[in-house]
Amino acid sequence: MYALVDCNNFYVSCERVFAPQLEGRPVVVLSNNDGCLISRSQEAKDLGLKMGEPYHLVRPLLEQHRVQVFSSNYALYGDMSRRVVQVMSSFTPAVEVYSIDEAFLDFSGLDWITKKSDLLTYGQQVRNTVLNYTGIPTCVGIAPTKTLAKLANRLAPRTGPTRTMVLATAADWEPALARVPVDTIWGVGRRYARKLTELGINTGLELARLPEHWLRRHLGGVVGQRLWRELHGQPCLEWNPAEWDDDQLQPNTASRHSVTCTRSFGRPQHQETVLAEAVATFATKAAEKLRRHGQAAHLVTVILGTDRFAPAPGPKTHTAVISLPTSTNDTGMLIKAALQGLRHLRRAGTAYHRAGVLLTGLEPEGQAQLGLFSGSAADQQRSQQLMKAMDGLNARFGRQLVRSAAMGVAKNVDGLLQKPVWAGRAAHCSPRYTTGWDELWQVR
DNA sequence: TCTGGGGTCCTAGGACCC
DNA sequence: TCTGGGGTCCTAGGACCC
Repeated sequence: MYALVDCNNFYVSCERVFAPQLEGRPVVVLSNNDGCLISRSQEAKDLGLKMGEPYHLVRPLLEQHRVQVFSSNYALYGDMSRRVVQVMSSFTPAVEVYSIDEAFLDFSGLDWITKKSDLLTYGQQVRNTVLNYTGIPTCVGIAPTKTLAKLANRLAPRTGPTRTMVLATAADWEPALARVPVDTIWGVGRRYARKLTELGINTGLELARLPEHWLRRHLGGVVGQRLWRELHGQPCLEWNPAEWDDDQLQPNTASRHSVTCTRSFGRPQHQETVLAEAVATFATKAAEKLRRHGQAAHLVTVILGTDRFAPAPGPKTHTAVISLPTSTNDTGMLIKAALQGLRHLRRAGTAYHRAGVLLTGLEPEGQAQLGLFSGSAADQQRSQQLMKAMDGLNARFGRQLVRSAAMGVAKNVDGLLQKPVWAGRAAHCSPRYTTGWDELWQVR
């Protein structure tokens, strides 16, 4: 049995933990660059505000109803997420963090749980403990597969103390599937939903009753086949390929395959120096991520994006791939490659709305072969020590205290670091209550 | 002029998720 | 004027090799 624990409206919940007066009031959190709505309190949903709606379109409505608006504060949300996971880990050692606000708990090792009512009680305990220790409300859905656990979570009561739903047998989940539109099923997105409704398949149960081979044929090959099995209570999102050797139903991937850092600019940029500083900054952040995961990259892709919403035809993103002579996670080498890609890519006079750096061809660090172009073993060791020192200082004294010159000079105005000219908008950001020394929550 | 088959690697694109 | 970012997986098709 799996439990899916979902922190509903997680970003709003994080803001409310430190601003309890916002309880019961409409609150929204905006995406990067204050672009669109990515988290809404129930009160905000009740006003008709939709997920992903552009901020500039709903601004009058927000002001009219005095909706509290926040720019996104990932330092805060990431830290709160870590605390929530920590609490959940006390209920089972098998916690799979699925996203910043969701985790699957595997209950199969807990053999004292025998009855459906035990599952319900245990799920409620998870919810109550997370709430008491972190202030973050959650809903819990429990079922034999991840896909059905998602469904159970969705159908869990949104109010009251319980907020847990168990779908233990087909007698539980079939009526549940019959109640939900097909596009609420995990794995059925916009395109598939349209395809299905055109064929008269409107509910989850109608989808589940189609033959397995139909899903394989029409819903993305093995992806559709897995979905069918999951809807019939057969867990297969973590199949071991050895057990299914008649078919390749499970790719065997242990670690991530790419790392990216991309941002929209506050306003379009065309100057080479500005773009270079932005790209160097993204390369730096991506390199840090790489080192945190103990990985190194072979390929650096630079991304420049023009206006995504421009009516003119043609591609809106342009990429250049730089192949490294050896895999690395050295910030300096990655910046150098990224800037080389930028020079290839940039067209003078074009205004770019966003840029980014994508690192692929990943492998565990320390596996680089010494070769003609890769420098000596001593060089590599020196680089690793330098990166370690830099990460240590930045972790201790704040991000980017130690930085590459290519990122540009941080201008110091009245003791405050000035934002780079390409920085996105973030007009409504709350303090980093839990992670910034100078922004800690104050109790008066 | 006729001209196989299998394997691998890479890329682009489409679909999905949060 | 203003529309996020970071991932995943799968498939098809081309290049290349033997």
